[in-house]
Order: sequence, then structure tokens, then C-alpha cells
Amino acid sequence: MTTASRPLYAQLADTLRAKIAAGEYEPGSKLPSERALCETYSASRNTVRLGLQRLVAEGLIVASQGRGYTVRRPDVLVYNASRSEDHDRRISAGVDAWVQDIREQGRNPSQRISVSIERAEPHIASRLELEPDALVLVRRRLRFVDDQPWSSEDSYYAYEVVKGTPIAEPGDIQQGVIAYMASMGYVQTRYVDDVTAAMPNPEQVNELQLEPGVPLLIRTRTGYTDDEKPVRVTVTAMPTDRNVLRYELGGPKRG
Amino acid sequence: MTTASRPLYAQLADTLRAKIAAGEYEPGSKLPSERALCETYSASRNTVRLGLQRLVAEGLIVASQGRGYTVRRPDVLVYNASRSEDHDRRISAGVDAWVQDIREQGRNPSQRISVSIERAEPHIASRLELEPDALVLVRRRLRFVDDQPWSSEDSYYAYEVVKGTPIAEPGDIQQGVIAYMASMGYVQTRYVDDVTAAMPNPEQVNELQLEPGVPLLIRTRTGYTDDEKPVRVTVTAMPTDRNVLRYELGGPKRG
DNA sequence: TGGGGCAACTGGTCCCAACAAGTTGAGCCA
DNA sequence: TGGCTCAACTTGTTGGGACCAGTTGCCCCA
Repeated sequence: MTTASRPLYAQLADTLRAKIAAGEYEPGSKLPSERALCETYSASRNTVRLGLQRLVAEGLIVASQGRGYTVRRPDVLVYNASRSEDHDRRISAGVDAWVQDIREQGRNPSQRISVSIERAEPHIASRLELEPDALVLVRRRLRFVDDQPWSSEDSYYAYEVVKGTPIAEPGDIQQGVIAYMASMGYVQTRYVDDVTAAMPNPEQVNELQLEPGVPLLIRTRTGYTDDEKPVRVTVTAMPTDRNVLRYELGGPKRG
Repeated sequence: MTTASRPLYAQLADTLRAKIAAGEYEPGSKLPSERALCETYSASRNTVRLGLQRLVAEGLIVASQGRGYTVRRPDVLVYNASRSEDHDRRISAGVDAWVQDIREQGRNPSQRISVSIERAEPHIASRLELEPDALVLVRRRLRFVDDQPWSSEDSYYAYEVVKGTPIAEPGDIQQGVIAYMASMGYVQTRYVDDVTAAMPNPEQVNELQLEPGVPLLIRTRTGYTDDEKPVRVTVTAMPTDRNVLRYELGGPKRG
């Protein structure tokens, strides 16, 4: 038996994971309490907690003080990244492309926008091709679906370019930002998306109301003009228990 | 002080996280041992371990039995998803697009391929528009960079379509698979990528030699013919401590 | 009958102790 | 000097125990 050498807490995690996969514990249903598992598996509460915490870290179950452990119920919405900069679509809808995306899925989107001026962090500065610590205008966007925090999106512009314009004011002018930049000679024609994921830090946990074990999908979009000047950097953080990022490539529409 | 109400182990994690962010502990350097931290912060070893495990779960540090805790050193390669199906590029190189991508970054790529016939899991079957439990041919690909496991890529085809063809044989025929499918009337012209992330299960930890706290970036690519028939589903699992997924959109080259 | 309070659950935090197992380097022996 | 052993570190696992802090529902009282 390979299980003989495997730690007790890992065996417990394996057992429970298998039962969840087999449907023995359905999404939304409760697991036995820690103390009950102690008796069942003849283990100390310390060991049982280690096993359960492993499943929590995998995102399979959620713990709630006073109520117990429940199997996570998935609720995922699609964010279509390849058409979010589609000019015609944005104009016709009159709203943010993300708002449109969520409405099409029958949900109620909303967002809270704040604007600030900051010194650029290194990875932002290098993408915008600015000197380190150059001033950038940041439009922070916290997005909600049915009044639940869903994702965040922060856009960075070189402050030298946008100061004194409507872009530097709070408010939902997303439908016009790209057009406005274009009117000032900054026409974005090409985008590069870098996608990665990371476990959230405490700030992000608080802002997005994250449960333990949920990774953040992070997309960093850099927009360029025809002559390869970076115009904007957008960092989107999407909890993966509620978001899928979609790209549609090729096909007759694009040639 | 807000710290007064925050648990001890969380305060310890916050303190160490701040020191790492400030560069006080550089990548590759060692943290004080658990027992040393016990004395410094007047906490029990259990509490200290809780704090350290939190940082491990965030992917900031790695633990090694007998050696201590070290600050993780990043080593990330770019996988360009938007040009990996580029026909001309693949033909000219004579190799897998991923192999080409990695070589361009000055590293040594290799892969191990195995082929099997399985019953389709629900999410694969629905994407290929097959009945549940229909037979699919699976080409499993484990990818290495400098002989270290780097990512995995599993491609699924309807068995009815590919049985008896070279595709059903082990070996690296990636440069010809799409062309071969095309010659049989399955011309892929459109792709849909769904990107998400998840914490790995023990199998994936073992296969990809993952350290705790590293999320998997998961891309599910479905390829369609001109008349919207799905041809292939590819699931790529990329540890985020070694991979970034890149999409290049718009621009003069495409549209 | 309505409402409040309390008892009995739940997980969360923290302490102590002991031994297993991996790593490293000093020092001894051939 | 070369190689091996072993002691002294390190983290990993597991067992206790105690008390705090949410949640829920029963039951009693007004």
C-alpha cells in the first residue's frame, strides 16, 4: 500500500476528495464536523484540520465558523477578452464591453470607479515605456455582478498625456476613453495580453471578498498605436471561482 | 491598532511578507528557522508554522525539510498562444510551435508523448459535441524545459474520426496533425480559448513537480471547422511560477 | 403566540510535547 | 588526505489540551 507511507492528514484529504468527486457529498452539502471526523478516522483534531485545510486550499470546500464545511458550488461567468475592445460593439451598446458581456448572460453588472495619480510600479512603467517612478493616472474599477464583487480592473495612462482631460475625472466614460485617446492622436490598433494567475494577497482577499483557495486570474493588457507606442496598460484580476476568460481566434471574421 | 484584533499567525505572515516585499529577504535567501521565529515573536511553533504556511500558500516562499524556508526566485517563460496555430510558422520550423517558442527564448525544450483511448469526460464530450462516454483519442504531452517539467498538454479527438490514422500512433507528429486532419476534410479555421486557473490536485503536483502554493493556468482550446464542427479539444496546464500565456490581438497583421 | 435568551453545536486560535525525516558540516579514522 | 560517521541542526507529522467566536434552534417566559 502506498497509503501506508502517506501522512494521515493526506490520506484523510484523499478520502474526502474522492467522496466529493464521486458525488457522495454534493455541491452545497455539509461535510461531517471536525470532531466527528476525529472519531471516524481515529485522528487528533490537529490532523483532521490539516486534511480539511488542504481541501480548502484546493478550492474544493469552504469553511464557515459555527456552520461547518460545505462543498463549493460553482458559479462562473465568461469574460470575452478578444471582443472587449471591439469598437462598433462598444459604441452601439453605449456601455462598457464587460457590462454588455455580463448582461448577455442574464446578470446584473455594476462598477465603482476611482481615479488617482501615482508613481508607476516597475512592471507598469516598463510596459508604458516610462522612466521608473514616472507619474501615471490610474483608473481603478471594481466590478460587481448582482451586487457581489466580481473582478477588478485598473487602467494606467502616462500622466503627461492625459492630465487635464476628462479621462482624469472619475465617472464611467469607458465607452469613450479609447475614442478620446484616439482624438488626441493615440490610436490603439494592437493589443498584447499576458495572462497568469497567483494566489491573492490580503488586500485582494478583502476587496474581492475571496474565499481561501481561490486563485486570481490576472490579465495584463498593453495597447499600442500603429507606430508601436504603448498607450495604456490594463490589469484585470478575476477570481477563478467566478470567471472564465475567453479568446476567440481566427475564423472568417478576422481572416 | 488594527493588528490587535488580527490573529498572531496573520501578523507574523504580514510582517514577513512586508520584509520580503521590501527586499529585506532577497529571492533565494533563507528566512530564520521556525524556532528562531518562535523566540523573536514570542509564539509557539504551531503558530509560527501557521504564518509560514500562509506565505507558502501564496507562493512567496518554499519550505524544504532540513534546510529551512527560502524566498522563491521567479523563472517565467512566455507561451504565445495567439500564434501557436500559425500554419506557415509551424511548417517552416518543422517542429511544434511551443518548441519553437521556447528555443527563441534561449532554452532547451523537449517533450514526452503518450497516446491512449478513453471515454470522454463530460466537459470534453460537450466541447467535441459527442455523447457522454463516447470514445476519444487522447494525445498526452508532457513538456520539459532544460529537462525540468514545465507544462502538460492533452489533445482530444473523436475516436471515430482518427482511428487507424497516424494521429493515433505515439510520436511527435504535431507539425503535421492539423494538416493531416485537414486532408481528411477537417479544416480548423477558428479557435476558442477558455482560460482559467485552479490549484493542482496531487496527480498534477506529482506530474509537474509543483511546489505548494503554485496555481495552474489552464487553457482549454476548441478548434472548429468553417461549418462550426468541433475538431479538437486541447487542455494545457501551465504552472504559473514558470509560465505566462500571451495573446497578441488586432494590429496590421490581422485586420 | 411572540420574542428573547441560553445551551449546544460549529470552526478559529493558540499552547505544549514528542518523535520522524531530511540536510549539513565538523571531526575522526583509515 | 579521502572518505565516512555522526551530531546538530532543519522542517514534517501527530498527539494532547484549552479557550474564543460565530450559528442555530430549542425552550421558556411574558
